[in-house]
Amino acid sequence: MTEKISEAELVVMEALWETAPQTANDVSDRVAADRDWSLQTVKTLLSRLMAKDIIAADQDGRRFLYRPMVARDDYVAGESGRLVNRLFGGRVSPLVAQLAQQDQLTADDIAELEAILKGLKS
Amino acid sequence: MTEKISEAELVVMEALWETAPQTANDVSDRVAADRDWSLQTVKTLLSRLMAKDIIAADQDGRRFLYRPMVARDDYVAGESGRLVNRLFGGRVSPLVAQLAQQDQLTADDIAELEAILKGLKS
DNA sequence: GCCCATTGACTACATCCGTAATCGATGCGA
DNA sequence: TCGCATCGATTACGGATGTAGTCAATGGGC
Repeated sequence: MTEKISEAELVVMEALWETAPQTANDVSDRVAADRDWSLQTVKTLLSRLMAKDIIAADQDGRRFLYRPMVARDDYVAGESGRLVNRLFGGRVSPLVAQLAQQDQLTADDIAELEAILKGLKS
Repeated sequence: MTEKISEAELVVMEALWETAPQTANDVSDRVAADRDWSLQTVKTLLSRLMAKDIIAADQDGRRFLYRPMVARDDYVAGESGRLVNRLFGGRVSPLVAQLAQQDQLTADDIAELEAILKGLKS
């Protein structure tokens, strides 16, 4: 069971999931679009992610190339499942109902959901 | 914009959402099913929730009766929306696709989802 | 009227999190 | 070869969180 990824760490993970491997500087540059962090901050987050075995690093000369050890899909699956369990008693439909009520469902979403359901019934 | 509810605080909130108002003792008893907390711990959590204006208390003799100020639906809506935004770029269908892939969709869910979609298309 | 049980308030303290400065090693340019 | 820029590692520090002990007030039983 993978360790918890904090909010700030997740921003770093997104950068690494987008492209890997990357140096600390690469990550810092990429993250700069979202957050106004110093390079040091990004390095600390990378260290913590390493300590949690969520990413790994390969030496390249005197720097490191960082890469995720956890697939984004796996993480997303875990978080989604956790939410559904925590707040909806494990049932998915109340979640969708909830989102529908918030008008979070686009026309595209609706079409895709229908396709998903059709696929499941076969 | 409501303040953040921590994991432990959420357990207390669930108890209060289930029945309200309740005394600290009531909440503690109810929470005992899930967590092995001392009464003091529950009281601290109640205090913090009060400080965040997430619950309120009415005096009843020398004790307080606590009640939620935030509806469960509102909280759940916020969390669901946040998840969808953070992990799925605001799109709902990839979330459902994800859950479907994890076999988290029961037959009932599928039927209910179809009903929801049907309702939306009208 | 007095003591005790109960209650909320205050305090405590370790850990995690966000954010960063500083340190020590090291390779590159002059 | 020597200083500087660069890199990761270590340390820092305030705020949030999880968990709980202790204190002061107070109301009820005797």
